Amino acid sequence: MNFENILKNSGLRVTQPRVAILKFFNTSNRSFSLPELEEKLKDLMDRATIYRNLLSLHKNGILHQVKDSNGVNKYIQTKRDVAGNHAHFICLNCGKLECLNNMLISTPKLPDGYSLKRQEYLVEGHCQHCENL
Amino acid sequence: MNFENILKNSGLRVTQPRVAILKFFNTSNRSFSLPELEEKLKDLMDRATIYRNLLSLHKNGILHQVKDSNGVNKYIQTKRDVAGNHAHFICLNCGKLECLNNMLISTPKLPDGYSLKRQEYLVEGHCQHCENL
DNA sequence: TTGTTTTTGCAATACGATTGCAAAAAGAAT
DNA sequence: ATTCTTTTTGCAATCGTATTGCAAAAACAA
Repeated sequence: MNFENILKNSGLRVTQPRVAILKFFNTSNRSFSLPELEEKLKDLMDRATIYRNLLSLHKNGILHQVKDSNGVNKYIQTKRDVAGNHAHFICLNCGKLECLNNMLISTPKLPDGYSLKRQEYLVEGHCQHCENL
Repeated sequence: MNFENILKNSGLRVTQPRVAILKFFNTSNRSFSLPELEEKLKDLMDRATIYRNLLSLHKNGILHQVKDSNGVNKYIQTKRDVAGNHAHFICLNCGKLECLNNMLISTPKLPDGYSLKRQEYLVEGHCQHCENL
């Protein structure tokens, strides 16, 4: 599936910026924050364009969004083989983001009368590569 | 234990702002962000004073700090009966923050060679009171 | 090719977090 | 009580990420 079809399938128009963003994520296997993407893509498009496209790509399930421990949003390509609630690992050094598929999160047991809206289990540390530097 | 002794036991000087902050948290059982505290305490002290005291009170274990899903830090009195890694619940409506003692977090199993630095399990929803509004 | 809708670029702004620095306050020493 | 030293405070400025209004440009449908 090419980038154009990915966008069309989500009902998004095929624009240069969008294709460039998809292409960028496709050639990288780590996560990026908006400021990082600004730096990488500043010659191709405006910050607001990146920002709004990250939103729409995320809303359409094309990008995965996770907040790191500084509260900064990190984006990465959604892997198709990941489903359900799972924990996320972010490397504090290189920004690598991994879905910890072996850590499926069970529905938390809340006190009586409480309702659950969302949950996020974030794990931070160093990935193998950065641990051995 | 009075506020003065709490501070002295941590090696912190007893200042008007600190006592006022402790008193404020003591009369409330929910969490507050820095902006919320600014609003509540603006007649008593400066924003920077609140900010720096939240840091030191947190560093000394007197306040508990948790980021909500917007990446905003929330502070609440540390409960003495809570230990170890546990999940946190934040009410999206009233800001109530609870430590979910029944959800102890086991050490995550990371891929080989990975190191663990910190983890945070955040659960958001509505508490009983707000669910019934 | 024209008309309609969405998207982009630019600039401005929101908002929480954070800091430098001089004055004030706290605590120790006398 | 007074002086000295260290910590804390208040004020104002700044940082960093996120977010928005609006007119021009691009995408798509007719």
